[in-house]
Amino acid sequence: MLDPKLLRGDLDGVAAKLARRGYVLDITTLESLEEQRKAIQVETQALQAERNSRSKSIGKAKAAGEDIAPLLQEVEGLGDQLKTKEAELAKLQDELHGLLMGIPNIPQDDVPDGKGEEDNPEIRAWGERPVFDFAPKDHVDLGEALGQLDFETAAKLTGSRFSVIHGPLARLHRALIQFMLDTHTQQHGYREVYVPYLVNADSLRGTGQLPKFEEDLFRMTDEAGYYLIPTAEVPVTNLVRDSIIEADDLPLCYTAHTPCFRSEAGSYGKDTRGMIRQHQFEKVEMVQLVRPEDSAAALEALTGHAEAILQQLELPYRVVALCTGDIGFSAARTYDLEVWLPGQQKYREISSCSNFEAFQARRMQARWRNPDTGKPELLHTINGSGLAVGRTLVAIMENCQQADGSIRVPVALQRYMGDTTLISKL
RNA sequence: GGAGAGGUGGCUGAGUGGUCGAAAGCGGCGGUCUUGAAAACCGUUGAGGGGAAACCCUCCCAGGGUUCGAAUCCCUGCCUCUCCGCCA
Repeated sequence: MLDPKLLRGDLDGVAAKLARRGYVLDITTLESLEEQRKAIQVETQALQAERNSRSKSIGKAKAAGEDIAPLLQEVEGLGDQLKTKEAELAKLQDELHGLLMGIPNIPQDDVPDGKGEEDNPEIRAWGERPVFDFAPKDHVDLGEALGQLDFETAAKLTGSRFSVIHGPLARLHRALIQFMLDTHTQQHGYREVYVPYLVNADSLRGTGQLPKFEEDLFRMTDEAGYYLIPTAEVPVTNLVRDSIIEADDLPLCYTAHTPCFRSEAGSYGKDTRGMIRQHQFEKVEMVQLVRPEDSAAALEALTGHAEAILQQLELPYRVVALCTGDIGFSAARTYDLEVWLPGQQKYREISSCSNFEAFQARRMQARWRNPDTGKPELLHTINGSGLAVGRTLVAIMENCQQADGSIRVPVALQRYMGDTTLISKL
């Protein structure tokens, strides 16, 4: 959510900045609602003040043993009048709040302009793309030939966009999770957390998935109506919802492994082959809660932490800056890490690292106590994948494949695999 | 699932339908004392919003209700704790 004060003070300026990301701000509606709100709020508060002072004098008169009947007559009708105004005000405020919740974040000034994915500039690239003296296969062909990746059975068990993994490949998948968590906790200063995989609507509103993107989520149909998390970002960031953090405790750096569930509505026909786009996948997430002045540096650091995983796994990748047309709803700035996939001859997203500034914090009422002012102020939130586990598995399979279809285990993972160095046919 | 007890500021915890946005303690901040610190003492200290301002409004888990007036009374929901049952 944007700062309502900013919207009141500089609506045209905000509209211009949002236009960069292709969002048209409905200035007319906002202005007229805001005007009504102001008028009705002033009236309502005047009525409330009158009720309060009259009630107070009734109390005093009663205590003094005076006759309060005439005083009671004076306030007759005031209650109903007040109730009507209060209801009117509440309706307006709901409407305004609803509009506000649907407005995306303002991109930072130096986020590059662009319409979509194709306009994202490359910031840097790392590693050598492997050269094969044979035609490299993609992970589906490799996995099925190894007898360790099975999409058909997954489709029988559930439906499309699920997978079954067997044997050493399943172990590699698990090893990746341990490796990532250990690296972030032991080398990058994060605290590991275990969190619920089902969350309530308030949490999803806090991080910005609701109200706009409900169709991307899986929702339970029972009375509670919980949602399966689409990313650990939701439960982990919401750890600090409705709380005030002491300055000394900042920054808070959390890492968590969770499964993620996405309906992938609207991506029909896209990435239907293999493990790239699944309804269920594992991810290790990093979340930082920082002082506002630290958020820009924190995003750079966190992006580096995600890169460190790729580097230790010796996977070639590049970093792109998302342009204004591709940046997510809640983000003010985002870097995507894209890993090289020989099977597709393409770079594919494997991590997305964003600075949300106060956008999520305002929705969550996540604050810290600023020692300079003594007042609670909004935190900044940062998060990024470190990394998407399924896609990392894909990247290892495709980059470390051998002519005979076996997969070399990256050195960094061998100790998590009982010193296995090669994955071969079962 | 059954029975009971509770939800009050950053934390602990009082609170009779009427100067209660709320005692007290802890913590925080400022000061006195001290070479410095600790201790002691004194003072100060909830959040959000409206208004140009004076000032005003809202908030005691949430939502309804009763009342001139609700932290306090009534209803519903949520959450926490204790006991019993069941259970990985």
